[in-house]
Amino acid sequence: MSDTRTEILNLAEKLIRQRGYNAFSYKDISVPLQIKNAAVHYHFPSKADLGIAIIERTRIHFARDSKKWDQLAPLDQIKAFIGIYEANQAQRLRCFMGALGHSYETLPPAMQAVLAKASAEIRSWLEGALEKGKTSGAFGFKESAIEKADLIITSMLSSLILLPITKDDVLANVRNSILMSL
Amino acid sequence: MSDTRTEILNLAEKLIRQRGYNAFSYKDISVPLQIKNAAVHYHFPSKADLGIAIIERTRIHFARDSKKWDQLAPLDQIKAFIGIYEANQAQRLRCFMGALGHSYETLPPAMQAVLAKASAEIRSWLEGALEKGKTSGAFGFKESAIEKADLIITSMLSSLILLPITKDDVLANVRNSILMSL
DNA sequence: GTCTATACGCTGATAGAC
DNA sequence: GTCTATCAGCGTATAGAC
Repeated sequence: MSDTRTEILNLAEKLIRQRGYNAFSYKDISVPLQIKNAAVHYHFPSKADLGIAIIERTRIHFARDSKKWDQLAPLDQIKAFIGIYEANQAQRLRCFMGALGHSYETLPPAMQAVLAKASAEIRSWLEGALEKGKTSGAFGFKESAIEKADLIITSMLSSLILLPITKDDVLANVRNSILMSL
Repeated sequence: MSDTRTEILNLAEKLIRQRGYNAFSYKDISVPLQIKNAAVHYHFPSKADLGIAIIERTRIHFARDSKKWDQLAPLDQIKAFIGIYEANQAQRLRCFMGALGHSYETLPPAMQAVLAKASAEIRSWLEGALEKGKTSGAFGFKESAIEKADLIITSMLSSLILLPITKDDVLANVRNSILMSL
């Protein structure tokens, strides 16, 4: 894997998470990297190839991170998960699901497929973590683990979207609300 | 106000809420309406004018609806608010904040301004409704009203985004989780 | 691997006739 | 109000030289 390939991947991911898939172009990549349009196409023949590569890389990262978190105490697992969003907020970036999900219908089918897989993996990890905390007695929430997981994922995702609009720390509010409810 | 103008507004709103602001064009409007590109530009000289008109119309609708809801019992007010999202889900549409928020940075400044206003109005109405329910004893939640409001808005917004991806009724899960926590 | 050159449809937008 | 005609620029993508 060439250095250029990785640089393209890094920049494209940043652009997608700043502006969305439909609002960045090969030019936005080739100009800052000081290469030509055609060079980007050499590494990623179509825009969908680029999008898929980014999602796949994120899946690998999440699998690695969540595996590490499995050794933590239940509450720390959830805090680690929320930490992803806090890190994103610090960089003024959205999570990849918030960046791609909104335009799901306009995405190439191959991208839709990997995005759905990634979404299922994250959701199911979080559900499991909440379920374990509940049966161990660490958590006292009343609803089902999947209901709580959906509440956490959805509210975290939108917090990053609303930050630039409200200019308020929505994420901190949501985080507090969630941690109090576990 | 001509009929054509309203038809353009209606179709554009639907397109924005299905695909986002950057993924629809004047052609997507002129072809189905069987008029020419230039006719759309006559009613809305620039794309930003169209976007702003849609947001302003939504602000008016929300002001009217929320005013009506003020007469309801606290719990019914929140249920009415959640009802907006359930209606959207039934039509496979996103809420306008979920449709526009993700591309906030790429929006024309004039659109950013009205979107921020609309966001503040919704947030502040919901905060007020929660606050009143809390002081009247109808609600027993522990966090502040703005924290709860942010939790509700963010989780509702993303539920509509995640529906096509998970193919699961995320909104129902989130709704249940929220109602249990009030 | 990267370049030059190029294709070609779509984009938002305007001028001027009717 | 709506039309025809037209614009310059951008979008993704490809062919072929080096």
